[in-house]
Amino acid sequence: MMRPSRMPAAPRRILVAEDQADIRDLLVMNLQQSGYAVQAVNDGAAALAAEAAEPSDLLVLDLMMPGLDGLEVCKGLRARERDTPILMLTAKSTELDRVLGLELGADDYLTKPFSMAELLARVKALLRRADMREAALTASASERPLVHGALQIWPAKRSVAVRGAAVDLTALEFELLLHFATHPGRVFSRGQLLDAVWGYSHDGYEHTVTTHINRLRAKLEQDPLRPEWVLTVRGAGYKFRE
Amino acid sequence: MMRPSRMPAAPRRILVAEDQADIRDLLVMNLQQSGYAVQAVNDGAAALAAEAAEPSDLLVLDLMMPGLDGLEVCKGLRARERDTPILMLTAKSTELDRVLGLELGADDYLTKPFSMAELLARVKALLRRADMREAALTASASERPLVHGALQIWPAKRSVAVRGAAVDLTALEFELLLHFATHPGRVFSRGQLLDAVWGYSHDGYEHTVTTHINRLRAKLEQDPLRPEWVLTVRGAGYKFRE
DNA sequence: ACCGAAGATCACAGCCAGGTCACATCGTGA
DNA sequence: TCACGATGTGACCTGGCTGTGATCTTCGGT
Repeated sequence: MMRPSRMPAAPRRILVAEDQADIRDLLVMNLQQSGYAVQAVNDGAAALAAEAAEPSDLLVLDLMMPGLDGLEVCKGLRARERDTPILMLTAKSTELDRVLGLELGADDYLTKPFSMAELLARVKALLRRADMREAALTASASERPLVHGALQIWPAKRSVAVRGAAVDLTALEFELLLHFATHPGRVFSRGQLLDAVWGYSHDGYEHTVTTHINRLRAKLEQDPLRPEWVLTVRGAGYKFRE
Repeated sequence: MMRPSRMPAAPRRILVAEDQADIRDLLVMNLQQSGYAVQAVNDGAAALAAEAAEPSDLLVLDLMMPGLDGLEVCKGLRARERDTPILMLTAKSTELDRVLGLELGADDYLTKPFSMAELLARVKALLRRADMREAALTASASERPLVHGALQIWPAKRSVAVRGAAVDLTALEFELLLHFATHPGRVFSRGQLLDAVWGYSHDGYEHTVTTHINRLRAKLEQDPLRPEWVLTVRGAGYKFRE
């Protein structure tokens, strides 16, 4: 159905966390001018607090900030199961590998100095992507299974089938599988999986993850030595087949 | 989880170019009723002018118009590097081959007479396709590979491809490559690489770096004697091609 | 062309990440 | 209370990665 076009549009909320006042002001000004509702803070702790108080639609985070830096905020936010898009600002390309390598959940990045046009374009793209993903999730997709080859997963029913045969998974196994299946191809370390599936406050041995991966494999895979879906990435963690 | 978005952007803009007033009015009315922001002109020159002034999200063009016809508009638009989706209207099936044969960049066509339902469906499909294409182009950093010539690196997936073929790297090899690829052109001594990739506290022989560089080259380079990406800087260390 | 030094290559052994299994513990429902 | 399944932890095993030594090759200077 076509969307109602006359509804007054509530502006998208953007939170900016940047300790350098000049850059912060520039960001705020330009984003406001583009029609966004902008809130600005100057450190990571304030960013997390602001998000807790009222969530935004997108975050622009400086990587280098006093106290909690951008990556910490990223991590804290993802631990709260929030997948608000995050645009990370890095001062030098030398910091780039921290964003790309650690993969703590930033959706995009810009290295300073950057043009405002570039930033606005990235912001727009991230918001649009988030919209599309959400539309995909809400539009009756909850009843349709996630399908990966001969594996079917019904998130709403919390049921799983392999080659048409129902597989009985425990709560943890299902959460683990769902997390993988909704992020195919992406590598997760054991620590990230503990955060994502067990919960950020959980403190346990990473070896526990290994055990549950194996239990999951034992139920899913025809040949657990040559897994079809949950793949080992030696030295890094696990990933779901694309 | 992401909360429901409140507003899916501004209404999509559609430009209609059609010289027959009755058909034009019918198109405008129906499209507006479906929630689009519609602008109408009655010849090709006006269409190009309107697009130059403010680009639309989709064009509905009559093939046969006085002055510039639909194909000319198509051509003019594509010449300006614009890939706005175009729905072409043709009066007779005999004109159809002009659209199909000349391949001037119309994305879809309808032969008159057509039903409004059909037109609206096509419009919707075209806009959707354009969205998908744009979403694909503006993929987030975590899904976008680092590209250096025929070498692609997906940090989040920890996967690498050379000339389209996947290359299987070990954990260290990948970290090493990623470090290089995020700092192209910069020369690193073996000691610096030990610090950056192995970790500051690591104490080992610098010769170890040499070995791993070679293993990496053996997997990446077509001719390891004349490496394309990981280059030796004699007396200094290694660098990644810019 | 020769020589020394830097780098490339190769082989191999130790070690560690991951797989596997067993068992303890916890929570829940009969 | 007991039984049972789910989950966490420990111990052991295995294969492949990784580090190191030895040797060969290439490069640059004389």
